[in-house]
Amino acid sequence: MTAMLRVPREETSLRERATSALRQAILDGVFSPGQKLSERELCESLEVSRSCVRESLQHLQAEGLITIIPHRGPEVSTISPSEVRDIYEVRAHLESLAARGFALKAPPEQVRALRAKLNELAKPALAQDRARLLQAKNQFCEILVDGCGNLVAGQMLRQLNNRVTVLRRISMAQPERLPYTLQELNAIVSAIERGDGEAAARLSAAHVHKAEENVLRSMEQKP
Amino acid sequence: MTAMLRVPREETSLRERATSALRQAILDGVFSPGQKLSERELCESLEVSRSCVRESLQHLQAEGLITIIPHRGPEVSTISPSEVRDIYEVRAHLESLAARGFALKAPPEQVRALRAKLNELAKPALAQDRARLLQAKNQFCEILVDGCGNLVAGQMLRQLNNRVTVLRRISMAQPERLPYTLQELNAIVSAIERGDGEAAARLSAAHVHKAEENVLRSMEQKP
DNA sequence: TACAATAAGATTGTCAGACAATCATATGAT
DNA sequence: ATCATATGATTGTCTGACAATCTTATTGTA
Repeated sequence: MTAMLRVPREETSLRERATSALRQAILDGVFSPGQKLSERELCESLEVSRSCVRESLQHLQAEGLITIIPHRGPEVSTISPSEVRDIYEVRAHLESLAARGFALKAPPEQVRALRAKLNELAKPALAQDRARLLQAKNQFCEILVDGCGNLVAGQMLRQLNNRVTVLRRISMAQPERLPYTLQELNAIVSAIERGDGEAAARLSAAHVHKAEENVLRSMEQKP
Repeated sequence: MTAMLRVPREETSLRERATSALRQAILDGVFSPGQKLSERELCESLEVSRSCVRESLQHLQAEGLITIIPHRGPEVSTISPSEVRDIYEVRAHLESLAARGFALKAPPEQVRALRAKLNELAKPALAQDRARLLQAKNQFCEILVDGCGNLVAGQMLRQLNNRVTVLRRISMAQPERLPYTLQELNAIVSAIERGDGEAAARLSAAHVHKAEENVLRSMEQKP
């Protein structure tokens, strides 16, 4: 009976840590889209054996972050404009599902956390530091997804977000867009605060579509 | 220049075939939810080495079909009622996205194929054979997902569908529901045929929610 | 008998090394 | 310069190994 009290085992296998490290490296832009990842090099930088690396690669391929070409090896997945459209269409629907769920079900303390993170995003200091801005924006999404009450949607959103993060590093360079983004996010949080699920959903979808246009436009410039 | 004519290489690696075989075995109910999968046994039945099996397992875990417990090995994922609700909520949204896309973008021949598959489903002979009925229903979904014009949504729907297929084998045993199902599907196809995307979307969401209630109800009976 | 502690056995996690099949690159011939 | 070939590197797969951990059987005790 005491088993129910047992702390969930924090131990992570070496492979799990290798997978996380590699995933993070890709998200951090250590490798750029299309870049080839040789097994030998990965073994050396991660300091694990080839079996470990290959198992990790399988996992990341299933997540869509890398593509393994037979007899050529793994590379960071590239995303075509049409794929971007597909991803953002799905994101729009899931993100509005999440926003609705958050508005209706998240406890007040999480709503406050969301507002706090938005205030942090609005700090002028962040407007310059692109990396930290991106990080803060991801944390905002993280809070929203955590509190939306749907773990499956959360995991999918995280995965989709990861897939486009690779792109955003290249393309996102429109600082003049930031004020509008903040205004959109503010509208969403306000809707959430007054418990208006439908408005939150609608505004989220609109926000995602704006982001999509943004990414597509800068993809045309830098192909 | 002739490279553009080259047939996409059909060759599949041994690992890929092993992954597919194992996935199919799980979907076919060869292993039941919660059942432990020992590496040694998998090596023997798949007739591949341990490295191969372990790589396959990583892939299937990322798909959510199996769960690997540290130092205890992989087992077929079980699904809690709350997870079922999450999955079906996401499915409702994605399926309606797919139906809308199909109604607006699918070529006439695919619309005809969808109608044909529905007619096949309605054949009285199928009402008895549960396995073939399930297969035909999956093929119906497959056509819809293929023609919806959104590959990302398609892949996610396939994955979600796989995750609940495991359950359906256990729970789906309400033949009296079939006529209603057929009626719902017919309404969806009709909406698609007249190009009414919004109706198709709405009807799809409703249909998925019906299916959810169905699954949840039979989960209560057989826990 | 029931139960706790221990020991034996089996399984997983990780590594190293091997080798054939395939790809990439450099070399040479026309 | 272009094509063909040969060389080298990389991937795909297998085997065997061993420590860490889990499971099961055994034993001892209340």
